[in-house]
Amino acid sequence: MVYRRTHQVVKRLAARRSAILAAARDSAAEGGMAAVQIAPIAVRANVAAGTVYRYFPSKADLISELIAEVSRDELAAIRRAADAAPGPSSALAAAVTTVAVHVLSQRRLAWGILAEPVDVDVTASRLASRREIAGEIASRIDAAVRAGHLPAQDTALAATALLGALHEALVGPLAPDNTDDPGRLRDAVQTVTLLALRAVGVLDARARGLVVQAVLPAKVLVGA
Amino acid sequence: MVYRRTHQVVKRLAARRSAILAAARDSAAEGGMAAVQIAPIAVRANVAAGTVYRYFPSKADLISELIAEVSRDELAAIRRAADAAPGPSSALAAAVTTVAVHVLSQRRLAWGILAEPVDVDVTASRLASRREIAGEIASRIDAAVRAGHLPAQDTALAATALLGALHEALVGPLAPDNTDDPGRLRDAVQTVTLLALRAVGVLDARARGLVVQAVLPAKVLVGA
DNA sequence: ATCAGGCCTGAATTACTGTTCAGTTCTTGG
DNA sequence: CCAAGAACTGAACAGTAATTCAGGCCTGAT
Repeated sequence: MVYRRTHQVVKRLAARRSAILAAARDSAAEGGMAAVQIAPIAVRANVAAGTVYRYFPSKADLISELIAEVSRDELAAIRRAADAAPGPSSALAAAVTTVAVHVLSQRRLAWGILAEPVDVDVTASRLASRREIAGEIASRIDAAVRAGHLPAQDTALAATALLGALHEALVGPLAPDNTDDPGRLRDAVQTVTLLALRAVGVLDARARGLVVQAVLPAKVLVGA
Repeated sequence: MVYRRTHQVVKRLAARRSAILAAARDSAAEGGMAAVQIAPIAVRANVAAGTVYRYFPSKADLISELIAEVSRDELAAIRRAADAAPGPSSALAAAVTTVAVHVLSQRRLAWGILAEPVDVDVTASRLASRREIAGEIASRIDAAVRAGHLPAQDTALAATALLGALHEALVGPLAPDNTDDPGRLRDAVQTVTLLALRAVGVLDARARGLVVQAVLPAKVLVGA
């Protein structure tokens, strides 16, 4: 055999793979999942349609990896924000705020990843994505319960409900469309975070304080 | 002209239209939106595929009416339950419980109506459906606020968030799959209703009482 | 009984994209 | 520079359902 995968080739292959994924991500962010089609993505990534299939067995696999990628980023951001908080309740507030800010700043992408109809079956990876995020939120709720800040409860169900509330209120079809008013965006984040904290049993007064603290660092992100 | 639409003919036409809609509804309840296809529906309704198009201009219109129909039923049930409650807070609890019980007892249909991918565009009717239900919940929240039972808040956003929480926790992909255990179903309804009430500012202790009261009449439905 | 007119049928058409693959181009070690 | 093998191309293919429509059928007034 005279052809070997040299380091250079490996790097180029990886770069192409990334380019294809990035093209898919950009398409989704611009035109929703309906815009994620093989031919346009190939054009965007400067390859032929057939080439996409040398990197992903099918469109479903491509989208699944897209979902997994976005989900990983999201999870990392949540952990970072929560770990930086001074206590369990603050951590929960930070986690919720992070989710809210993220979905708001990338609404179209978030909607595509979460719930938008796709012509192929990506149920499994969407499920995995939600399970990861919900699990993280659940463990933060659990920590607050163990610290005695919240009443005992079904934390998994509570986490799922919280995410549902955030998504529906901020990126769902009824979400107010205040895309470019930073003030309104911040208000929406605060309102929804407050609802979420109260839902798991934080008292109104204390919840309001936590929200204010949690939104401070997030403001930067909203601006970005 | 020798042919007139006599009363008898009008009745038959209406019956056929209903039969087609019912077939669509049954298909959705059994196999989700993916099972809502013209040919199978036509078979179910005892007509030819082409006939469907004499009653509905397109599949999108058919599904839109299906959504509208289910939505009307839902709204009526919510109003009935809420109006029968003794006060604004109880009414809100009753409304939330009704939604929870309904989506649980028809999970597949609910998922199809709410969020399942469809190959045609039904965004508009889904939006209208949500708007109606959310509006009703919002007005119940508003009533409780005006009665001084809840803190002032963005009731529209709160209603949207509540519905998101209910749907995600009970029919979403992460919803626990306890389809046939009445006890677990009741638990789920109670848990989620409690979360919802606390989210809008009902104190934990009072919320627990409201939930118990609201679930009493709903138990019958869960059993059915 | 007759026929004018809408109603129904269901096979054929259409439209759309994901997927394939034979041929071409590129990369590497000798 | 050459041979071997991999990667890439993009036009052709294929599967799926929604939608159409020419012809037959039924209904109702005369």
